Amino acid sequence: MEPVHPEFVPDADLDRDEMEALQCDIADAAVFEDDFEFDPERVCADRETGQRALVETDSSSDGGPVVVGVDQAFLDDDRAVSALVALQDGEVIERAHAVAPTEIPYIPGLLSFREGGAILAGFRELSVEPDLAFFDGSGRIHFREAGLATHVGVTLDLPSIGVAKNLLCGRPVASTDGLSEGERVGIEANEDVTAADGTVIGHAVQSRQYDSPNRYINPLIVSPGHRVGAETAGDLVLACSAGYKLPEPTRLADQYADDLKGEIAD
DNA sequence: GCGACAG
DNA sequence: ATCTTGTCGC
Repeated sequence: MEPVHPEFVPDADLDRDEMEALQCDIADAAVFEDDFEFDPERVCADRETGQRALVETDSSSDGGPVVVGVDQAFLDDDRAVSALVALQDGEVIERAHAVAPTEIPYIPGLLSFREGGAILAGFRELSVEPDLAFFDGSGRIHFREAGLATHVGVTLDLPSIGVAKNLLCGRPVASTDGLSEGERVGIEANEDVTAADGTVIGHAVQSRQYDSPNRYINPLIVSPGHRVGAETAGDLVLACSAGYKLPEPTRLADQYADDLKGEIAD
């Protein structure tokens, strides 16, 4: 698929100020509430739950929503590999990838300008029309409410969700320690975020947890990218989780990215 | 100057 | 993100 908003395509040649200004425009264009056509109840992690959903909804003629997981790996020479894995009813239906140079270094808050090019190139290679995308990083949980998931989601006008392993900014409304599987804690805007103080911009989501041992798994940091509300974003991530910390689309994209890195290793 | 920060 | 063996625990 191609960008719907060419003016938002990340340009690594911009000044820092210009990048930040573009992010503000993107945040204005972003929709942080549910605004999609697919049935969220039909988004699933694996074939088993997928088949169950098919039976329960009795809508087996058409396929469920197509969810694509996106991740990147880096080559030793300033090039990034984007890996996309598309799933439908819990099964992989397509994989796509692209390689692109990383023009700038990693700068907290400007991640999309480093990895966005490779990601959009990857989407260009994807032939199926996705209903939803999971990105590795933040969406609305960002200084200017325009993290990687929001930037790419708005540019493609594709419903998207940011799935990060660490918190970039904002403040948890309660302790995020000791959460049980399936639980979540809101992340609200503070002085570091452009949103009004107290606005819930995402959640710490416990997608997986050990039963009781003295071992512990940290929660995922989930936030709306585009056309998905904070609560629904958490619901969808949990719906796509299948016994691993990362939701299936993201986990498989991670794997695919690693494979590609090894194969392309010129 | 100090602190803080996705991948 | 990336460099990497063993190791703890179910």
